[in-house]
Amino acid sequence: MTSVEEPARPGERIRDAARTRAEILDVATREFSRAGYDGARVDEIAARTRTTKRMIYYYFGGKEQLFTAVLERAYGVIREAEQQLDVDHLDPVAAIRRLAELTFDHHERHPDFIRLVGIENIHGAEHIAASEELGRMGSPALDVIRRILAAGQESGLFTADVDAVDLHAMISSFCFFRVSNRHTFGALFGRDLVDPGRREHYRAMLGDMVIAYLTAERAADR
Amino acid sequence: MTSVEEPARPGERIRDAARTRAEILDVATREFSRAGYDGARVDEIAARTRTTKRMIYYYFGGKEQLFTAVLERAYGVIREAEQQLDVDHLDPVAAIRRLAELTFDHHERHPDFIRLVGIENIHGAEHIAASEELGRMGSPALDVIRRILAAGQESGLFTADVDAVDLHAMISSFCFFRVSNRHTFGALFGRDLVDPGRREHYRAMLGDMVIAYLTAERAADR
DNA sequence: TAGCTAACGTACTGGTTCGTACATTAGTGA
DNA sequence: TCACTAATGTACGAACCAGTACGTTAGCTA
Repeated sequence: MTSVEEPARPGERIRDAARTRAEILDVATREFSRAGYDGARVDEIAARTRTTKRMIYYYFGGKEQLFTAVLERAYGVIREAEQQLDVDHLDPVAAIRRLAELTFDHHERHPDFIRLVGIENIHGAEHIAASEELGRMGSPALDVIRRILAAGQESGLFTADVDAVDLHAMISSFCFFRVSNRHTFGALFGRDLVDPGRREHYRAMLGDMVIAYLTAERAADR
Repeated sequence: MTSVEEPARPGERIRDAARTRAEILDVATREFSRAGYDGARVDEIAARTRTTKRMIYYYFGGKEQLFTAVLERAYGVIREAEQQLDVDHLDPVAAIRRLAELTFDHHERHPDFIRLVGIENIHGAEHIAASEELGRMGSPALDVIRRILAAGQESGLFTADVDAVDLHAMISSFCFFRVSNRHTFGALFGRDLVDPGRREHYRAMLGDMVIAYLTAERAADR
């Protein structure tokens, strides 16, 4: 709780639909990611906003739709980051490493997003299913991976028999787990996966792993 | 809901503390993993049991402690599976693959466990921290990994500079993500990571990935 | 077989929480 | 400047839900 909280200066009570809506989304993101869907309290979200609970229902309709809106925005952010990705000038190995690092960095910077996705999975992705926006929004990362993979496989550099979706799963799993399972992993094995001092180590480890997998000589080791 | 539910035959109303306790744990595991901690209903757990809500409080004390007991049992199961692991007669490469496959299989067979761990992470692992049992119970898998890693590194087979905890994180992340993020991943990318038809593919992919990482020639590719 | 206790059941309560009915005001277009 | 609508605030209700007070019975032991 920030000690300096605006004591509702009457002069500043200006109507601004966009700002109110955005502020609700900000606070809701924090509250949902803090406590989970059922643990989150609509009253608590309202209290941390400069507006009232009435507005949440006015703009979003209900708790369920609010959560969906929060998810939509969170996914929008990562999609935007992925669209910035420009690796076509790099060789396949460097390009894949760059892509993995971008994924790594985004997960690191957005623990709230990770938690929201975890929560959504507990609820069977029903909000994603209910959202038109999330349904039709593709994944720029996937397109990038597809191009890199094609180049790498054509040149013979990449020997692994994977497609873009599976490679994306491989990269995401490491980045996601490191953040999502930080607490149980730390409690059970005594190692903080998100310790800043180990950040570079894990970032390099991810790249090494993916590249080793893609470029390994496939022997009869099965 | 199973249609054939025992209509409380009065003759069978026998007292059996152990059975009652175990039944509560079974049902609670399902309910918590279905709905999350706050989404789970104590009344619902009681209703699906042959006993009443009163007994939950009699045996466990409260919802919080019940969840902790559920977690303790779930972690106990995986620890037991890991203890069965006997790979000392295998060469390091085969041993690592076997270990990865066992981890893979356990995650596949226990989606409830995965969900519980996800839920516990949303709550900052506070129940693990509150549990003596979970605190002092180590990880047999870690010991195994340590031995294999030492052997592989000594023989020069393994070139990667990892320790057992990090390698365990790498293996777990893939196995965990595949189950935990099944729903969002499926909804967004149209691929079911737990499709039985792709099971062998992913199992092999995990082993290939880990072994490629461990045995790669470390060039100046950074 | 009497009595004692662990095991079990019923019915209720107090607080919480999502959602809404009703009232009000800022800003905009005619 | 007047009226109309989008935006906002207040107060409340109804359902839900964790937890408990109180009462009962099975089965063991002396």
